[in-house]
Amino acid sequence: MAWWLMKSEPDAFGIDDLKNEPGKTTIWDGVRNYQARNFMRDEMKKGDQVFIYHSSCKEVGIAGEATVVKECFPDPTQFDESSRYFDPKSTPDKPRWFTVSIKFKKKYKNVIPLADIKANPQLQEMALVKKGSRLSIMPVTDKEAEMIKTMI
DNA sequence: GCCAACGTTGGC
DNA sequence: GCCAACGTTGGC
Repeated sequence: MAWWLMKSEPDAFGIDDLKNEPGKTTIWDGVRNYQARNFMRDEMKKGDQVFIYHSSCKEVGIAGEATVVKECFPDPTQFDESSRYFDPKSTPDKPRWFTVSIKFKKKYKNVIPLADIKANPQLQEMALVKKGSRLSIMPVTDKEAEMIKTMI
């Protein structure tokens, strides 16, 4: 069982939306970055745990947790012409973008602020705190996960 | 809203 | 294969 961190913009889709998702399962669609895609395609497994991170908002930081419920499948939005994530270069035989499904696990009472994560000496290796890093899905080591959970 | 830093595209 | 231009990310 591995830990991950996934970024979202709560104005578009945040921990509350995840919590209230009808059917309780959310397709993490719209990821259009190869490194992030590779993590979902190759490494994320059913049962893995996910920290949900809120970016570009008032309270930037980790807002809660989710669980991976379905592994690697083609992101349906890449074939949908009406979607902002439509990719004309992708075909159903040779899909370019893959995703996973997750479900809500818990919402933290308070967001763990990015500033606290940045200030924690044991979390300096996370891509999240590296200057200029825009990676939207990243692995979290067991040690880092344990540390983060003490900060809730 | 600003702007630094990044990833992708496309001309050559 | 290089690299400038562009669009996007994301903290502040």
